[in-house]
Amino acid sequence: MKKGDLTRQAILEAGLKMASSVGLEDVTIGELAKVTGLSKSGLFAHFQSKENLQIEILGFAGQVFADNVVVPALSVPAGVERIQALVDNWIAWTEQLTGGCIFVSASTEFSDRPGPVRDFLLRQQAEWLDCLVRMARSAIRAGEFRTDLDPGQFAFDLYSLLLGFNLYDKLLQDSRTRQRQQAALERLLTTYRTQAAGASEPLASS
Amino acid sequence: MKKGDLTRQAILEAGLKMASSVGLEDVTIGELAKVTGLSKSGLFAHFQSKENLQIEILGFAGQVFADNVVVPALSVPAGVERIQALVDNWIAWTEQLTGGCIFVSASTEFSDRPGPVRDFLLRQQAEWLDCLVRMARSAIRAGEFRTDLDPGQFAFDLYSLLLGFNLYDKLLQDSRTRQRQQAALERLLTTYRTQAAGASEPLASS
DNA sequence: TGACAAGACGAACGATCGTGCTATTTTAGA
DNA sequence: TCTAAAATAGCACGATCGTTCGTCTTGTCA
Repeated sequence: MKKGDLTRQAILEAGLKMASSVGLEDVTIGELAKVTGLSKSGLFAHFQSKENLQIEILGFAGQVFADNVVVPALSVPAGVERIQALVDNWIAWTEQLTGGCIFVSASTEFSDRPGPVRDFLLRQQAEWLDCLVRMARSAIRAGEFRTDLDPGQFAFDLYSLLLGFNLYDKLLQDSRTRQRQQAALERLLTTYRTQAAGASEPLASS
Repeated sequence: MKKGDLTRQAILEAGLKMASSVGLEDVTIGELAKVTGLSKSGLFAHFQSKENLQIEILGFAGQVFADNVVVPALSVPAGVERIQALVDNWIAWTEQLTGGCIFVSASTEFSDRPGPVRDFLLRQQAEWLDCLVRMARSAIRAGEFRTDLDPGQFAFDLYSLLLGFNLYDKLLQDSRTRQRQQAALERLLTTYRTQAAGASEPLASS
């Protein structure tokens, strides 16, 4: 790897961290230069605009996300087990980022900010949801999920759950968050599982 | 009402709108002055710092939220019906704000920004979650929810669902979002309802 | 109606924003 | 090792950031 690509990598790593903490829009070139030990103009030369920098941070995040969350889950047998692995990986991913999942924060940040950054993010989120849909489909094929469920609905339900975890964990710092999330996941899996007879059993109570 | 309070109200209204769109941190005093037709210094004099402005915007939002979301739901009989009303009101609340619910965006924005703004927001969110907990308790008392459920878990489940709606609706603009949210809510209510026998029926399919 | 308070304004501050240039240093291949 | 190219630094720009101050206009009430 050439020298330039190396510093570029370092910039994006620091940028991802910063974006998670203060938001993608408030990642400042000056601050990022300070952190990476570069000059403002030296850093700027790597990207040609702040917009490009933001997009590349998202792209870098997507790569890390794929490597650490999605791909490892795919080596687990399809079905409930794989879904549990995906959720566990997702949680580990958010907990390594001080400000929570960057895709979640960027999604709320850019929900009303038209432009190429939003467009890029939207494609990434569509891809992620499609990944969840495929998880549901493979669970059906594996005979663990009911054949009459809507995979798109499953994606909505599962992602909602993760969004809840993200907020509870990062803002409220409630110690029971992990249990709450797991209870919600089990309720989700129970209603979607074949032989839904056991649906009335595993309700958490305190 | 005195003149000052009137313009103050107008500022906060515009500030809420702007905060929903671009985020609470990126509400700029200059821009807000332009929108309200005031001078920068004239506007600034109403609050003594940007931090105060942010907190007052949150406070104003909380007041609107209480008036339009919580209070009307309380005039509906306790139980499932009231919860449905609360959800409907919440959705109407987010749809009148171009960038989605300000508490959701502020929560992600300030998850790693310590200070009085975050502290204030945290109290508001705790209050909101407590409201959800009380909803669950009153549904139990009304005999519509199982007595062995954890109200805190219910709050997590319900808020997660709303967070999912917020993201789908504002970012992805998926036309099926409303149906997805309603299906998820019905799944939630079904598993928490007394006589959970019907738990295997109302699964959405496409 | 006159006096006093409250509200709004204009100008300016130091700092930082993103973004151009040009020069200098560092790296990679012949 | 020499050289062309790539990487980084330095400096400056116009704009905008939050904030302060002194002045003027407007509203309120005796």
